[in-house]
Amino acid sequence: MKNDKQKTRDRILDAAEELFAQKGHEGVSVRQIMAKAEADVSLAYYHFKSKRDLFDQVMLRRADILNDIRLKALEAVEKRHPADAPTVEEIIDAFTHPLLDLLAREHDEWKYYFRLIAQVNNSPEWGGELMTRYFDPLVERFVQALRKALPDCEDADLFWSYHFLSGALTLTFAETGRIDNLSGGTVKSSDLASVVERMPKFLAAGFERLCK
Amino acid sequence: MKNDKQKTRDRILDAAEELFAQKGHEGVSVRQIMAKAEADVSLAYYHFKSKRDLFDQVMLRRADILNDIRLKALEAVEKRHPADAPTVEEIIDAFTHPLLDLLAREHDEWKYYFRLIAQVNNSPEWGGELMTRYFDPLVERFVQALRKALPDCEDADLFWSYHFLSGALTLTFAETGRIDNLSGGTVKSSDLASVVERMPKFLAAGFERLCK
DNA sequence: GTCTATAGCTTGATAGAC
DNA sequence: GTCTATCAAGCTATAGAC
Repeated sequence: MKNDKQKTRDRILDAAEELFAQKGHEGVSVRQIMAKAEADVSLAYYHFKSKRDLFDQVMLRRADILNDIRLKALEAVEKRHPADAPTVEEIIDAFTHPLLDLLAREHDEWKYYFRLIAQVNNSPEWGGELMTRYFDPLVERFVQALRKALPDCEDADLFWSYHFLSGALTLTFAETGRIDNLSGGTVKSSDLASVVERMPKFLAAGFERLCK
Repeated sequence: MKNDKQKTRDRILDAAEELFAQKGHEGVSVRQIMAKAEADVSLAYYHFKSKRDLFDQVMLRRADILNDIRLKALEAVEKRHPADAPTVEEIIDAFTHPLLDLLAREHDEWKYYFRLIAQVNNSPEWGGELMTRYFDPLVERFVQALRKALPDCEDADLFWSYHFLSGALTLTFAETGRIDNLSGGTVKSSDLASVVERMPKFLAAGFERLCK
């Protein structure tokens, strides 16, 4: 039935997401994915054109949802400022906080996706193309808002600032555990609530210093 | 002769470094590496125990050099401040500027290494363990210096701030080209001189805002 | 939609001559 | 130190029965 088809397809996507996030696109075989999905190998090629197509669908599946939530968060902030512009910190919070909310509400569904994004963003092979395709239309909207909040900021400063934000954000949601080791346990990379509270403050200060 | 042995070994390491940086550990075969190194496949296993051992040696080869240069840069800054503590911006500059200097002096030798580090740092599989092993002894030294510059800063704020720094820095040196697309060409990810001038200012502002 | 079976190729790694 | 030859395993992908 149609329902079963959808279920199998989703199970494949779930399994692929988790394994791709852990080992990268080339680090995982279709066989491993289908073993985790508890389905036959050939079904991968019934539901998807190729391994690469499966990878793209994993990336795509949650991108639209995420873009939508972030856009709504930005619009909500702008609505609270009908006369003036929102602050830099408020805008960055609208960009980062939705990720935490998704994790809080549907942890296992989003955890691996964010790890995957971190790897893609930092890969010379995928980073430029895929991140641009899936996320940059929304990012341009946020850059516009930031430009309004920092009217005297030069474009080069603005874009480099966003670039720093992007690096900090994706590493944070990669949850590699490195900071746990470095801090001797005082900080936990899984404690995303405590970092999402700090990130907008940290990054807003950077934007403001660079843009004046 | 001994000289030739060294040369072959280095050629293998060079080829491996470039390919690992582009496609990741699992994205490259030993055969591809040896083809680029213009040597026989079996020589990989004469010089290295396994593919994984080759990967580790690639990571290790430049880590010591880099740690040494960064330490010297930090000591030079501290020497300029015999009475007081260096500023946060000066300390961060000592951490980031050496990477740019290495690229300026020996571009092709370091370019791929930095891309590799970016991927390793953001990988759940390697990030926690490898970065800790190769770099954290030096990073602890820098965190000490930062703590002295920000005596009222709580440890959690200090470590999260370093974490943001780490994400921004590694993404920058990954040179994925994403920011080129996003900015419509006004910013180039290969123009590292312009970013190294901005990064310490941006990040220092973040540390200072978070730590008071 | 799901299965079996398999083609055709590449992989990491080694044995052994020179 | 460098070569040829090869193994056993795993890989992506497809054909065809049901």
